[in-house]
Amino acid sequence: MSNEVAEEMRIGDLARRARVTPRTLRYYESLGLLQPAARRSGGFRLYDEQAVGRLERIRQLKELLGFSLGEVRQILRSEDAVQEIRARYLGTEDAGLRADLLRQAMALADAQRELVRRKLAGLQAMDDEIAERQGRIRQLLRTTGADERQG
Amino acid sequence: MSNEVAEEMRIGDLARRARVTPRTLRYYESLGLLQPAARRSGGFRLYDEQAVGRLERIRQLKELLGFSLGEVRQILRSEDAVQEIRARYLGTEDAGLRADLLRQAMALADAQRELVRRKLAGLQAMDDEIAERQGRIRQLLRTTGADERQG
DNA sequence: GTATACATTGACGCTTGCGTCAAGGTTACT
DNA sequence: AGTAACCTTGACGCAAGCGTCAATGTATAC
Repeated sequence: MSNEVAEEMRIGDLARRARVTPRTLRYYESLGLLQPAARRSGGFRLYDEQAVGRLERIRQLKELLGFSLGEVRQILRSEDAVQEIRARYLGTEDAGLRADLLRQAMALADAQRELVRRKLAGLQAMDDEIAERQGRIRQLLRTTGADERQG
Repeated sequence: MSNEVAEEMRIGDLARRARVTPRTLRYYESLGLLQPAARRSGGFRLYDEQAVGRLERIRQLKELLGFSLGEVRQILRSEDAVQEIRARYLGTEDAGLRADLLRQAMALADAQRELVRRKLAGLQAMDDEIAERQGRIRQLLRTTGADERQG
């Protein structure tokens, strides 16, 4: 009940917050996807609020973009590197270095956006196909004179 | 070399066309996802051109929408039912029946579109997040005076 | 001190989605 | 007839992604 520090969570707390199981969290740790912020003297894992966001990121990469957990790990490592870039950026006054660090971050964002865009395009094509199909169905419904009057 | 019938394919031919393996095709058959059009006297599976489209459909549902093969089977069965609806539609002059059949087809298309829409929304949110991140990076690049002059 | 609910580690189990292998048959070409 | 490339079925193997269990430790409340 220390008010000035972020409340730390045990594994069950985080699991409930993120809607996964403790087993999943231990598994992700073993894969290098998500490390606890600390361990208590009894060996309990302690997580901070950042873990919740990281799990959401993992979920996105896994479920929305279809990456395996191995691939997710690589992507997160790149993103971690960008975070480190950000810290180093703030820690230097070298404009050239700063620009380099920013370009790296931009390149990573570009690559990810490309993947998202490709997936969006495939889904959009599916949506268009279904919409066309529905247009044809509507037309046929009109010829039966059934339209919206029923149901 | 029969010009008037669609060329039938053996399993290796279809596998190459659809970029899967013969093993995958036998597996899909065992799951009820894709049946051969016929079998030759020697037991060879024969597929027709429709199989190519069906495999593309399976790929979409699996890779773009993230369904398991069991789920894909259920969805394809619904779509097959709609095909049957279409055949029955053409085979009746009962306007009321026709309207019913069309409404069933519309309902299925609605459900699928809903799924696609949900996935699109998630990916769009990811894309927006990344675009925002890139906007911030660009702003920082401007303060270093590095912009586009390099690279 | 006790009870309860949580935690720890290690390991086996299960499902999914195939890859690969063995043993043999079929087809088409030479 | 021989050969090569394809095919068949059945079955084991593998990786991924956890679920579940056993045996035990930890923390908190009573």
